[in-house]
Amino acid sequence: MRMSRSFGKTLREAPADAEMISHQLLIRANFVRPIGAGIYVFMPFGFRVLRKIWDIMADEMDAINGEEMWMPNIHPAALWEATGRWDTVDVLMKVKAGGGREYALSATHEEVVTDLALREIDSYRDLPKMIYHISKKFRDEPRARGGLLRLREFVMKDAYSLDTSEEALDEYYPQMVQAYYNIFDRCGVPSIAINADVGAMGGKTSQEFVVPHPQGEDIFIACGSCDYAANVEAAEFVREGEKPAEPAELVKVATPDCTTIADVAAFTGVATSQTIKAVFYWWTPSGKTEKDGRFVFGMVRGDLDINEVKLINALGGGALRAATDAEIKAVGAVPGYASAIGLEVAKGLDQPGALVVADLSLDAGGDFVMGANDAGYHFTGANYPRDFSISQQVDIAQADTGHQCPQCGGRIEARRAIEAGHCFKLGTRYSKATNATYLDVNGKPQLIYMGSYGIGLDRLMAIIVELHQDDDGIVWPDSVAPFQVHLMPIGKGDEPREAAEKLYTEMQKAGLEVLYDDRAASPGVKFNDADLIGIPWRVTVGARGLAQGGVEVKRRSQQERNVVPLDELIAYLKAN
RNA sequence: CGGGGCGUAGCUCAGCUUGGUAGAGCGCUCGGUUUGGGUCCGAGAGGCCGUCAGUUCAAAUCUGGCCGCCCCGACCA
Repeated sequence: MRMSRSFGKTLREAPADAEMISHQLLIRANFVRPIGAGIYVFMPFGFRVLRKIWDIMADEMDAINGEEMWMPNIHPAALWEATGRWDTVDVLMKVKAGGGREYALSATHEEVVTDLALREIDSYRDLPKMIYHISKKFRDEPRARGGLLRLREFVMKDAYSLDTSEEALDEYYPQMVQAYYNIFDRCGVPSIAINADVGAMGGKTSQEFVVPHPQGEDIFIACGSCDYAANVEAAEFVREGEKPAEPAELVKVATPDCTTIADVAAFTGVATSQTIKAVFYWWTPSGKTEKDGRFVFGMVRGDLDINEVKLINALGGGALRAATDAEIKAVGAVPGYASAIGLEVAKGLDQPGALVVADLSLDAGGDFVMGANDAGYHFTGANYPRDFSISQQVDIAQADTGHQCPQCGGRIEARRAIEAGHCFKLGTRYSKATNATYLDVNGKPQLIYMGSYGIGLDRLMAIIVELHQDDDGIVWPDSVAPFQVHLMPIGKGDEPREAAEKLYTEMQKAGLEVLYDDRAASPGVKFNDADLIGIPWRVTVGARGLAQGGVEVKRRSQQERNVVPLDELIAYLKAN
């Protein structure tokens, strides 16, 4: 490509509101342009990178018996109603056409694939299958952010596997996971597969592929001694601590102005791990309105925090918000001095009374200090189940740095990361909703087992830049670089330009992808643009090199410069 | 949706406190100069100051609404 003919130009300064390095560089180097919050144009260079990533993904998907397709982006409402997600997926963008027909913009394609399965899969002989496509996704994100990290319209590779049974799915799944590792490796992005929450996708289990990054939106837990890794929303850990052999007596003590765990612990002279923290929520079960919601009393050992996603999962889905003081008082608790002691506690999720969901940490310790439901007072020596009851005891505490690994007993660490991909074992979540079945060897209908596997291409491009850049600009890995060679004549006189023109033609004939900076710009401008754009090879044609019968060749990632004879240049580039 | 910040030339920003002719750098055009790391000199083009309303003789500047953008949080397939 001749730079003089290429659309758009590089910028000396990035827009002030671009915070992430990838965001700044991709805009400055003319790869993308924003046209709204979370809505970007891929400029020619950016689109070339996108297609490189596309090819890598298609290659890896094809290698595990995938077939590429092309699915629509407007979906009849009926498809989403059939799976029950028309009303529950709140990022779903909807459009109304003439005559009142309603459509969903493609937030994902499970609905389309399930519908296809319904039409095309008849018998066990038609299985297994894996289909995928790379296309636009639309999500009404409450908050787009981080440049290309979180978009309202983006490009995703999503693959769908169809199998006869859970065992068959379990058998295929690792191939997909391996393909994902391959994709990220080939893009120069080291990724880690971690156990994750399934969220609105539903299904049994899921694994997230994350890339550790200080500005990532995810927090995941990794063990320092073994391979245990999980998203905090799914991470388990060992609650360390023992119940006392001889439980103390329950004693009510005055604790004036002690409304926080830190205050109470300091005042009563115990560690925070010997206190019990109460957190109050208003829970709206999915499919219901807030009015029909219910008060939830979360209980966790004082040194731990409640992870709300774990709590929601324990409740069976829905949404949580902080409860108001009025709601807290309505169940008989006193804000700041609340506990389950003395409350009418529900005996189960569907039983009347205060719904108290306690963490496993209740059993890792005792003689707790906890609220007396009387302003200015706490109990000491509180023990479960002697002194209070609960509705349900489950894992709702957030794993954090320093906790004990559930797998090997080592110490775990919390790290920030960007979610780069996600693999879901959907099981029969969608086939059951739509009755997507096949006939088995006995002629009996059986539900199809599905898996769904996604990677955002735009986001991956941003991650690549986050990981491959320096003070001067982007340093593209060879595999995804928009061009292989950046050719630039510099200096005065006709010689460099004539030599460069000749090389440009020869390189193209040889099958090299070349960006040819044929602009009449000063050397400084060209060098700086070359560094900013970040193409792997830079070939400088100037009087200095021509005097030695060659041109200067430099890798973007290295400092070393070599003069290579003109007639050896193409062979040299191809060999390296 | 809550908290914070910001909307002035294509980009980065000044001007607003204290109302009175709209500015700089970069980019762009033209002429010259320079030609191995964003040359230098000169001359130009380019803005209903986000929008609507209000206050005022007079609003980029003061007040209010709305819209948009960014950051933190909530949320997140």
